[in-house]
Amino acid sequence: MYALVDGNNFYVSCERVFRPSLLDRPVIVLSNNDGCAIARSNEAKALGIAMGAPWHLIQRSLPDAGVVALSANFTLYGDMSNRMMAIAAGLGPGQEIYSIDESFIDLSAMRGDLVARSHQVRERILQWIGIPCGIGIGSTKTLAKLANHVAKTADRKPGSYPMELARVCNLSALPPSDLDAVFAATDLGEVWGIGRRIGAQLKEAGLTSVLDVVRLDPAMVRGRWSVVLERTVRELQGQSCMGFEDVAPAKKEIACTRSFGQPVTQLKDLIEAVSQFASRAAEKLRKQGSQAVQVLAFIHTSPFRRQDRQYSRSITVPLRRPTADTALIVQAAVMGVKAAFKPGFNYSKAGVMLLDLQDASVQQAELALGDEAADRSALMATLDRLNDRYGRGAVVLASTGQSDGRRGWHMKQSMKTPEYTTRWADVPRALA
DNA sequence: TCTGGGGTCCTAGGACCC
DNA sequence: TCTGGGGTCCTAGGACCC
Repeated sequence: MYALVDGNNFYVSCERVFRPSLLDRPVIVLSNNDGCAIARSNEAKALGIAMGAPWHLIQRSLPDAGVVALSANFTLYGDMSNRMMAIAAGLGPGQEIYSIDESFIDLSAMRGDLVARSHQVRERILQWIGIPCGIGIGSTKTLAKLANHVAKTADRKPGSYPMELARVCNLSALPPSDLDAVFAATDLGEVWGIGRRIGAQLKEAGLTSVLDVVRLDPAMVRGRWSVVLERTVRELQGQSCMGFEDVAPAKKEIACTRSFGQPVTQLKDLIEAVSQFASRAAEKLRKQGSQAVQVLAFIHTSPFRRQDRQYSRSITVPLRRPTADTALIVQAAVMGVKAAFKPGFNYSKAGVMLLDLQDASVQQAELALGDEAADRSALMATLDRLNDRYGRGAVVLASTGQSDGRRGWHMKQSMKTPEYTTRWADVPRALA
């Protein structure tokens, strides 16, 4: 048995904790560069603002709706997430943190009234952290996800489901006929693992609701679609096919990519950007105790600028030996971007990916490795400690440039809120 | 003017081997 | 007329997730 604890409209809810004036208003949080909506309050959803809708189009189509847009403040969301996860973990013996706002809880050893207990945890998260959550319970992860959808939708849209399923919904406690009614009332596109493409194919085959999908024969699904969809069908039928990942497995690749605030034409700016992305990626790499074998650097123009000639290129640079050394990784990334660069284009985005990651403790040593390597890993550890303590960017490689935040390639974030919980200067003050 | 970032898994097809 | 069988590894691309 699993529970899925999921923060409602998470980024918006984080902002509202520190700005109560945003309650009851249409609020959206924008992607980097203030590009498109990546979180929406219920009021914003009610206005018809779609996930991923470009901000400039929203402004044009809803000039008088009073929509409040905020630049993404991932530092704040990350910290709020940690706090929420710590409380959610109290629901059961095991927790799998699935995303910034969702965690699965293993309930298999739990006795007693799971729904009452879930309501308590939900209330605690709301009171202590200020984030409203929905909790779904089911015998498989896919059913727990579906239950979570029901819990949130019943709360948001009265009449969509029985009210007693609002906020906390335990699908495994429903009698079969009620469960079928819930399945029948839910569009198959809501199922975890059924996306736009497969959803359209299923509908073309005459299916519409979750109930239609639950009644499919898994073997037929495997033949006609894929083993992936077969697993989803089995999970909906109550057969667990997905493991519970108590400890997060190490990442197999690590990326740092950004769109630019404005078009970039000069190689030296691209080198500066890619150096910074490579440094950041190397930091993440060391944090999970891995080393990279290859570094990929890419640059491309904006497909949205139809008037521009388009160009896109990525170069993969092998490293001499697996490493997590910022200097070597930056060097490889710069080599890649130099090889990829062609003058005369308006570049809109660049990025660095670290590939073929392996555990740093498994080393293919070489003769005459020397003291230098040991010194460098100590240097990297010191670099990480300094940046951890004094803030990202406190100590950087010279090739990342004298970033004053006003360079052409930096992103736009014109509506960013303070880092309320992680910077002393930003801590809100309560007036007596 | 203005359209995000970071991942995972699966499959098909090509190259290559004996 | 008739052109094997079985396997691995790699890569690109598609689909999904938040």
